[in-house]
Amino acid sequence: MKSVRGGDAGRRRRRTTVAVKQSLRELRNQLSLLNHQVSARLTLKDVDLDCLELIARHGPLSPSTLARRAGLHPATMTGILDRLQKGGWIVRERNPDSADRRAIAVRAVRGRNAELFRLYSGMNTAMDELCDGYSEAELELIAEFLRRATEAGHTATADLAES
Amino acid sequence: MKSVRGGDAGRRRRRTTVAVKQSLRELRNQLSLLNHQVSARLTLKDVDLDCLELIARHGPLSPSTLARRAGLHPATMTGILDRLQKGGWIVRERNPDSADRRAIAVRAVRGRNAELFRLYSGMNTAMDELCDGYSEAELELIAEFLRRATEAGHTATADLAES
DNA sequence: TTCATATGATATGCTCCTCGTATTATCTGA
DNA sequence: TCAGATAATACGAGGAGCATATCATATGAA
Repeated sequence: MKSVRGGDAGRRRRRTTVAVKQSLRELRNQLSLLNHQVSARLTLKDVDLDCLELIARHGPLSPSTLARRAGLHPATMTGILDRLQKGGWIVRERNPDSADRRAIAVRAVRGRNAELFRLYSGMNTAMDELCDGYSEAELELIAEFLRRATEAGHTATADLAES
Repeated sequence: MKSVRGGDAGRRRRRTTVAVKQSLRELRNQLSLLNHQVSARLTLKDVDLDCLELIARHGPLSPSTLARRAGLHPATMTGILDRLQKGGWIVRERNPDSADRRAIAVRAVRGRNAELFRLYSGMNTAMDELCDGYSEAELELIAEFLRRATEAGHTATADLAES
């Protein structure tokens, strides 16, 4: 709460905050465009890659959990997983000693990552170069900001979904 | 180039860089999920909202230019613009004194913004509170980082699209 | 236990979207 | 002047998303 009502410093601060939010929206849009190109190369849909990332990041998940997280219909998730499985990006596993024998675990296939990595290599090296221009402390500040913004996005999405 | 090969500082720095990139991917994904919820509320497709943002940000554009920017087929753009126009989010205008009389200018409708703003209000206030925790200098550092990352994404996308 | 109900995953069918191609109008250059 | 390129859109084929149905399994109450 450092802004001062009506003061010059407060006005400038608000402008900067707006700039941050706008840059964030534009960045999201641009990264989605990048995702779109990568998806097209793999003959996948954009949403397929989104789900693959969720699976890779948050471990083995059930289709229904995944559908809830992605805000999609369970039947839609079946189609998405079919495409990902056909492409060899994921496997569906029945866990015999699971508490619920109806449940299925979806797991990302290691070894296909190199292929993905190659498509993202342009962005990856550009980001490495960009990060090179910042100090360690600055990078940690940025990473923390990104994490908190993600958390804010998560909350906002959940609020919107359930209301 | 501040990293030192093999040194402890270099290792830590690489870890932080990786953390930044990973946070960025996760943030993109989460913000796309938010976009998905907002789109659903407006009975629009995710890509419609993406295009609307491009139109609003980069002024009046022709459908073909927009299609190229979004990496979509021109015929697909016609469908997107039909939906956006039917919803009253954009207008198609023929400019009589334009150099090219085939060209059409697509313009975002002012006045619908409040509606959009309301759907994003949760995220918006959360971002305001998040930004409140940073100094003016820190915010400017973050904004600049986001802009450069966007630029990097733009280049990487273009490279991928034309190769 | 026994049964009603809920839930997980998927199959089916309908609607709508995307994209290749064709069409029409217009521009550009030889 | 006219052949070819380009802008926007129409049209049709193939496919995606979702509501619903289906089947197996789980859960809770009597």
